[in-house]
Amino acid sequence: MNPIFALIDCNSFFVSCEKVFQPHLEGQPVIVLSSNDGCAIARSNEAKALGIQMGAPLFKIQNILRKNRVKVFSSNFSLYGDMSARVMETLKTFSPSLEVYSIDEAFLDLSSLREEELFSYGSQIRKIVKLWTGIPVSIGMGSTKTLAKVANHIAKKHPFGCYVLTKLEDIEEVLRTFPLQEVWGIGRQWSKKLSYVGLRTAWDLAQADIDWIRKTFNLSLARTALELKGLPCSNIEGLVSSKKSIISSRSFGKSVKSFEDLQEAISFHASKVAQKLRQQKSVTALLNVFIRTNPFHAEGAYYTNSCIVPLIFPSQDTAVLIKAARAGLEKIFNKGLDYKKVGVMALSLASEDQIPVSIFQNSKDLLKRQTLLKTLDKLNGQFGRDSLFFASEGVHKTWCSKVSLKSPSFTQDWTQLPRVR
DNA sequence: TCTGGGGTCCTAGGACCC
DNA sequence: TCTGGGGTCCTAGGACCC
Repeated sequence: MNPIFALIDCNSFFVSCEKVFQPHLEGQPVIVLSSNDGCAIARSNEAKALGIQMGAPLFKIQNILRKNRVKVFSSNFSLYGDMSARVMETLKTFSPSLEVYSIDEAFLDLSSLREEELFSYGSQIRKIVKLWTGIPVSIGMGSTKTLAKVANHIAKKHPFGCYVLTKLEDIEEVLRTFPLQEVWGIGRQWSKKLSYVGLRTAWDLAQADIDWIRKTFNLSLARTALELKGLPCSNIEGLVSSKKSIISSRSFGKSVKSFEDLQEAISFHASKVAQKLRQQKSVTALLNVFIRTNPFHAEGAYYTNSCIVPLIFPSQDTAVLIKAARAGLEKIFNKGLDYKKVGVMALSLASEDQIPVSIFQNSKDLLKRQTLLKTLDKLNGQFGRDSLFFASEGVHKTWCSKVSLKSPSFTQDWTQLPRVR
């Protein structure tokens, strides 16, 4: 039985999510902005056709937006997360083996199908996903994940939205004109290096000697080359592995000078990190607190600094993390600068039940804290996040990011359900 | 004026151990 | 006085992904 991987990728995912609840957007140029309304991170086909690039800063494309009446949205990540879950649930019905690769992509194992069945099965998946969730997807299939990714590129431009890349002659034809930079795992820097030694297309890499690649470059690239040859080096990873590090960070809407505001923001991020730790049942032993000024500003030197704060006992307690993060901030804060971004990172994670209780900790107190935090999470789950928070996170949060054009919480708030007239 | 956030993996080099 | 090889662990930094 030959392995067959399918890569299902949602088309212009964030934009498609907005369209599901606002059907009048169909056929119009639409973009979704990154947080802080910084740049375009999702574009409808109509917006792409206007020349709006992925990651284009908002202020550079204002003219195009105005002239063409492009509909612009701030990102609404809780909506996208919800829609993503619906798509993944639907995909599960098509194969017992599903790997959720990102918010808008998943691999399916379709090895049990006969080659001649693949295309119609793919078309069926597209149809059902669209019917059940409203989200359009493209599907690429190949004997390795990397080839499935290549096939997906083609599917995106294909009228049927599904492309099967399994025949040897098709693979050669496609790879011969497929730029290396588009290959999964090879970015700008690598493709530049590879072009120095004469490798420019995916076919070039697939033909190269594996040992030479391994010795001259590295193992990852050798794996990619093998996958392009049709030899799988990676399988479907069904289990959701827990994160090895957790970050919360955000740019400020306006730059921030005051230590007190930074303290609030750092506390806010520490609290978010603690919440995520509890969600995946982990504890952290090490925090990294970082702050920086605006790297794009010409005047004033760019300042960025970070500080590692070890915790005495591994923890997932909001109060413990806030205290540690604030201590870190004190060490790296430089008075008089305009800060643009801060964040907190949790490293050295471990499972919460792997941690022995230290003899220096009072187990009664620990239990009390756990109950308190559980209650906090429960209430926030019930009444919406940030219904209940630590005072040190700040009440007014004047340093908050800009979010001016967010769509309603269609799927999370009864009062914001879409109305049908 | 205005440029995202959250991850993973790999490698090199240093410290330390036997 | 001189001399070795192999291993682990940690960290920083680079590159990549969506």
